[in-house]
Amino acid sequence: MIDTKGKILDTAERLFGERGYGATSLRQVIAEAKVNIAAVHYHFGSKEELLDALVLRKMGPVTAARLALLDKVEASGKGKLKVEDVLGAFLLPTAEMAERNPQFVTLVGRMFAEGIMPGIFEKHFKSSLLRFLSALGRALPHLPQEELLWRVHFMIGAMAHTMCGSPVMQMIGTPTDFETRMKRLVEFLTGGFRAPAESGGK
Amino acid sequence: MIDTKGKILDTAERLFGERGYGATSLRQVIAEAKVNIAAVHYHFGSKEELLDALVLRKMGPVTAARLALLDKVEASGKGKLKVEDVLGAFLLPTAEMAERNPQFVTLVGRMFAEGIMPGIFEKHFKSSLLRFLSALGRALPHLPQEELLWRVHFMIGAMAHTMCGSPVMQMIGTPTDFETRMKRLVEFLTGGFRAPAESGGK
DNA sequence: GTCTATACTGAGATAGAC
DNA sequence: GTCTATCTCAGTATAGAC
Repeated sequence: MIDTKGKILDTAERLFGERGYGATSLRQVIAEAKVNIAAVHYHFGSKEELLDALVLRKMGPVTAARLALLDKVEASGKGKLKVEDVLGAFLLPTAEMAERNPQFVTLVGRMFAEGIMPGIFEKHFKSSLLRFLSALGRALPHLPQEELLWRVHFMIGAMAHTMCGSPVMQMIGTPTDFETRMKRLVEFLTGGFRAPAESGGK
Repeated sequence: MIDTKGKILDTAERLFGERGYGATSLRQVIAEAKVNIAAVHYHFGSKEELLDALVLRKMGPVTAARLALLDKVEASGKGKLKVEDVLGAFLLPTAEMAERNPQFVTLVGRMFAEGIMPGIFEKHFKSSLLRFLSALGRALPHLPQEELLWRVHFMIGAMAHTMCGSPVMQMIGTPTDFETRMKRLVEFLTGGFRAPAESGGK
């Protein structure tokens, strides 16, 4: 068969998103993709590297959209960056992905939450995150760097948990659409980033 | 051997905490505990139920401390609940556990993040969370219920991510002690909960 | 270069002897 | 209560066919 590699990627993306990475076996993937088990290791090397290839393919556009939005925000403000605009540039592009590919959003959220692979973070998320860190620092010049870092850390946690499902979400009756969810998150985080910092006074 | 069950519990708690639940095999546990593999299934039924027994044993005191603190906050304020006090009652008791048993904190954080088991959430976390939800509602009477639920959801994500390690934490140079970390989180979340709610207007 | 068949190790689970 | 033996199913590795 010609496009073995593509079939593995498509099927794995769907199944990892639906059931989670850990809960999906390569044998389930190859059964649905109708390829041989050894093809996975020939094309990708391992289950983890298959995940890496998946993330590479889908995160690229999201990262690009994030950075483009950030550029726009930085250009229009004339040196006066607003926290909510920076946060929006970071969080809202995931909503577009969520419409076309909801399982992938779940997968990404779960990856951050599970802390699955430091390597994947390093390769596909770190550099863009650093740009947002810098922008947030300019939007909140009074905030000590260490405090800022911790708040970004809190943000990642809230974002990841919101992207994937969770038992707490079951308690929320109305199934809010993803974009509204992200807007609520931006409001919440804006309040958090603007909060006075006392504990870390040093 | 007499205390097979206790030896399994102790060893599993240590290994699950150090390496994570998924990454620890029952065979590693029984090797260190020096018991037979079948004993695990005799006493607990499955790996998941072993985790459940573990959480039951250690979360009990934390939940009790949380609720006691909440009682105190509710009693002292005379009907004027402050958000930061309610959040503190929820988050600070984990710091005490973290001192004596840091791996267990990591494990709990990871459980929330991974969404490992809805059943465990239901049994060991839900009822106390509902009490805090009610207290937060009274501290923020103007906030629509749905908005409150989402904000609690964001809080859980930030908390879980902060309890377990994460690649983002590596970027933060200073290894902040757990209590300071939780105090920072309370400040951040207080700002978030107090933020004006616009998107969910309906 | 691609893919298949097959085998290896280690996981969780279970039946049944003691 | 405990242990042996065994089952099924993971992820992985390799030899060799096209």
